[in-house]
Amino acid sequence: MSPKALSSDGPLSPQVFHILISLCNNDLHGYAIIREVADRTAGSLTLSASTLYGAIKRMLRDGLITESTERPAPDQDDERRRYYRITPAGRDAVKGESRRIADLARMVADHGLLAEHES
Amino acid sequence: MSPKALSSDGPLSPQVFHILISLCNNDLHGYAIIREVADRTAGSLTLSASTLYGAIKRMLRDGLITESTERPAPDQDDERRRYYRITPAGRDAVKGESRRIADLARMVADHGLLAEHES
DNA sequence: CCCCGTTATATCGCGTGAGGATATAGTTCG
DNA sequence: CGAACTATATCCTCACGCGATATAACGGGG
Repeated sequence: MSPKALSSDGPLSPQVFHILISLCNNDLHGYAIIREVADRTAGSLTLSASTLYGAIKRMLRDGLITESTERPAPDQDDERRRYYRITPAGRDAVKGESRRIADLARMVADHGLLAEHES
Repeated sequence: MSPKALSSDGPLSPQVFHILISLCNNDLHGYAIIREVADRTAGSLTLSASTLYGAIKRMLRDGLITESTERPAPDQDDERRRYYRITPAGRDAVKGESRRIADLARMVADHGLLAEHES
């Protein structure tokens, strides 16, 4: 069988999952992540500062993200900002969680748990 | 004031979600819930005793389940067992979580987060 | 009949993590 | 100048998952 010890990591919290997704296409700094997530989820997930920076610390520790040294053009930079970049391990984690969600969604459909009689 | 914060309850933990699903069609006792969940998830979620009974206590407190007085036929009963039944609020919670998962699955699909290039 | 593994419920304590409150400081704009 | 916004960081508390442990009834084999 497959030696898939890799993606056997447990499920990601919604917070970590959304942070990783926000970094899939661009490096972002913390405050921008908060805005991006709130925007993409239409406000249903509003990360508080402590949640974000706590999560970032753990994600750095676990190798899901790294701090990026690349800075934007100096005329539109802000020295306070710290940019983060998703790692290959981070992308694997996103894939694993996406798979988990897809499987779960299939189970939900199979069991008819969604109200098919809308208001 | 808000008339009522209907299903604005936060997301369910996988543990609570799966326990509620196991009670959707039948009243079950704790030990049976553990086996049902492990079975349905093909072993990917194996509730420990402390997790189960801790969760049950909270779910009773929050009105997601009630203890059922109905017993099975006395010849196939076991006095030690305590049976639990899902409440309307519990079903609402399942629906809400199912919706959340379906939305998430759609977002996953839209963003192409599932590897379409296997191996 | 007794032993033992399984069934069944329950509690304790630890570690992790989410989030409110708070601190600090630079930036922008009236 | 000062208020609001941007930006990062830490403290503290609470909730929860889970290993460890306790207790006890059940059922079958020796």
